[in-house]
Formats: sequence, C-alpha cells, structure tokens
Amino acid sequence: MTAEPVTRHARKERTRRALLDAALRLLADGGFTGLSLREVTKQAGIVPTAFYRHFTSMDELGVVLVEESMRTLRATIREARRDSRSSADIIGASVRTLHEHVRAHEAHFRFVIRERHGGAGPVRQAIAFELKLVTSELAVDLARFKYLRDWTTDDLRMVADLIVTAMLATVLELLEARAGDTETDERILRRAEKKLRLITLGMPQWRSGT
Amino acid sequence: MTAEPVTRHARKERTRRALLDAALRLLADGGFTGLSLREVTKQAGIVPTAFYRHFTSMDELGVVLVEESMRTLRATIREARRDSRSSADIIGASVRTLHEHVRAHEAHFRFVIRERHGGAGPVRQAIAFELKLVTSELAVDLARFKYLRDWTTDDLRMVADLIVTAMLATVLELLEARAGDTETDERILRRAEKKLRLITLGMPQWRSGT
DNA sequence: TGTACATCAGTGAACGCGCGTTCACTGATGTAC
DNA sequence: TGTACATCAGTGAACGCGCGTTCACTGATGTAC
Repeated sequence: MTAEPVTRHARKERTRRALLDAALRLLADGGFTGLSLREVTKQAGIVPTAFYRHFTSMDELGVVLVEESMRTLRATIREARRDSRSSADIIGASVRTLHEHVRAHEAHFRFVIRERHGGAGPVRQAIAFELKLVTSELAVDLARFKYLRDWTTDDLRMVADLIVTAMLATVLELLEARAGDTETDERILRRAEKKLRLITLGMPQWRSGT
Repeated sequence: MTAEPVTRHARKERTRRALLDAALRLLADGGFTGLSLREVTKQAGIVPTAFYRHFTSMDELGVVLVEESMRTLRATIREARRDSRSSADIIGASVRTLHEHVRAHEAHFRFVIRERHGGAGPVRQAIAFELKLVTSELAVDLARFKYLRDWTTDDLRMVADLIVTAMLATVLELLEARAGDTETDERILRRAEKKLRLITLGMPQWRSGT
C-alpha cells in the first residue's frame, strides 16, 4: 500500500490527477461531449461538488487533457527525430518509435484522434492549434534534407501535412487493433512504412512549379 | 407556397424527411452523440413522441444518415471517375469534382468526417464499413493504370488508403473555410492537387519488395 | 513544544432542467360496401 | 356517390432519471504565537 501523502497540497494534487485519469479512462468508450462531470467525479472517488475545487468546468479539464496529450505527442516526435539521426533507416525507426509511444499512452492518442474532429468547443480548437505546430515543426525537419533545400515553404508544409495525416490514420488503426495482437500491429506498421516510403519516393521527382 | 401533399403516405414521408434534415442541420454545431431526440423533433416541427412513428431510436436515424451521406460520397467518386476519363488532367478534374460536391452537400460530408472517429455506436461502425468499400473501389480503379498492373493488391489498397485519407483531410479544410471565400477554396484545392501529384510521382518508382 | 485560530478539500441536501419513453387520445385520411 | 368503420400520424400529460450547480457544513491540515 502506498503511503498517504502528508501535506494538503499533495493530497489536492493527487485528487486532481485522479480526475484527469478518470476522464481519460472514461473517454475510451465515448466522446468528450458525452462525458459528464458526475461520472468523472464518481470514477475519481469524490463527490460531484468537489470537482470545482480543481477545475471551473469540464471544458477546462478538457483543455488540460489536450495539453497533456500534446506533450506526449511532441515527446514521440522528438524521440523519433533523435532515433532517426542515428539510423540509416529513418522511416523504419520513426514508425517503430511511434508504435511504442502509442502503446504506452493509448488514452492520450485516442483522445486527440477522437476529439480532433468530434467536439465543437475549446477542446477541438486547442487540438487544431497544437497539430498545426506539430506540422510546422515537421516541415522544418524536412527542410534539413539536402534535396529538399530549394522547395518552397508552402510545399514543405504540404508534405508535412500529408505525413501527419497519414500517421494519425496509422495511430487510429493501432488503437482499433486488439492491444496484444502483435501480428496485426506488424501489418499496420508495415503499411505505415510503405506509405511514408511512397511519399518520399515522389519527393526527389518534385518540381515546385508543378 | 407548396401544395399540401394529399395522401397520408406522402405526409408521412415529408415528416420523415423533415426529421432527417433537422438532424443534419443541428449536426452542424455538435456531434451526433450530443443530439437529442427532443431537439430534432422540435426543429422538425412535431411533438417528441411522434418521432417513434418514423424511427425506433436516434441510432436508427443516424444509420439512415450514414447511408444517405455515403450515397452522396459514392456519387462524387463516380462523377470524378467519369470526368477524369475524358480529361488529360485526371487529378485536377477529380479535385474540382470533389469541391463541387462538398459545397453542394456540406451537411453530408461534415457528418461523415465528424462521426468517423467521434461516436462509438452503430453510426461509427456503419461509416467505417462504407469507407472501406470506397477504398476498395478506388484500389480497383487504380489497378487499371498500366504501370500499376504488377502491383500487389495489398500495395494498391495502401495507396488507395493514403489517397482517401488525404482527400478526407481536404474535405475537412473546405468545410472549415468560410463558404463564400473563393480565394481560400482555391488555395485548399491547389494543396490537394499537390498532395495527389506527389503521391503519383512516387508510384512509378515503387518496387513491391521495398 | 503547545495552543488557538485560519484555511480549504471534500461533503450532502437541494434546486430546476432537459432527457427518453409510456400511454390513452384525436381527428383526418383510407377503405369496404 | 354516400355511408360506416378502420387506420394511423401526430398530440399532450405524465413518469423517473441523471445532469450541472448552489449552498451551508465539517473536520483535517496549516500557521502564528
């Protein structure tokens, strides 16, 4: 049994964490819109009214989940970038990193993918904003390749966009597969690699005027 | 003023239509999960209990909307296929057809994109099923190109998947742009064309073993 | 170290509201003769 | 064509339920002296 946190502050932090985790758990079977304050507090083991000691509304909690999930996503990309520097097989290494991170943080990835187009409010806006940043960063990464040096910024963003979209589709496939099914996972990853290889095959042929 | 439909059957059909249209209208600002039977009937101009004369549940209505939306999507693809046969610029013609159909049936496209990952129930399953069919059909179309003749079925499906994903992302961009803004639309379409051109540039280079 | 007061995370009763669904009904349309 | 009955789309009252939010509260932790 874990030792009880002593200070009031630590207890509060622990309850806040319990609320966020409860929300992530409940989000596995339904959208954020359908998530009620009462369900979340029940799952977290507190009374509904105590919710307001931590967040002013469910939307505020939602935005915190977006920030948290996006931190996970950025960490994934950062590691993929690092791995691919030390590897001859940039695509393979990146896809493998993606796979590991998705399996380690299923709830975060599921949340992002579900709510990206789903909800209407602040949650959706926050996700759209963060995904644009991610795409921009990837465009900058791409600009480092020598044969992409004379591409326009717009074209680099276009490819980055295509890659991000394709990879989010892959994440979705992974989340829908049974978690333990190694064979299915392998098939999905192979397809993801192929998609990326196809895109990169086209890149050297590209003429900006086209 | 429209003449009143005379027969009971015609009146019923008209109310059913009003329910479906009310749902599509209300879906513009919120997911299907957040849509209530009472809202829909109110918007359609009937009393809540009369809903059951037409559908046994909101889920049943949702599945009808999926079928309807997918008919729109398939019509779009069929026309794009026809147009591109009579055009040297297959990609340009297809993207233009897509654009026209999206603008003519915004509610249908919005519904499909929102609920594809959003909801949990029968609606999401129905969409997933139909989109797989669409991808398969596109794979068959692709198989007709001479330089794709020796590709494996799996690789054809992979490309079809990549194309469908990219085009759904384009549809989303169109729906988020202000409807009248020709300039923004043009920019989105140009990017869509570029994505497709990049993919097709890679295709002749493809070796199945890769 | 001990005491007296302040803080504040969590409680529990209560509220008004919109929800889906039931039920017995109404009255216009349809059908049989 | 006219009448008598059947059908059935839409009505309106009523139900129990879970929702978000208010409020005054409790009692453990924190702080000042």
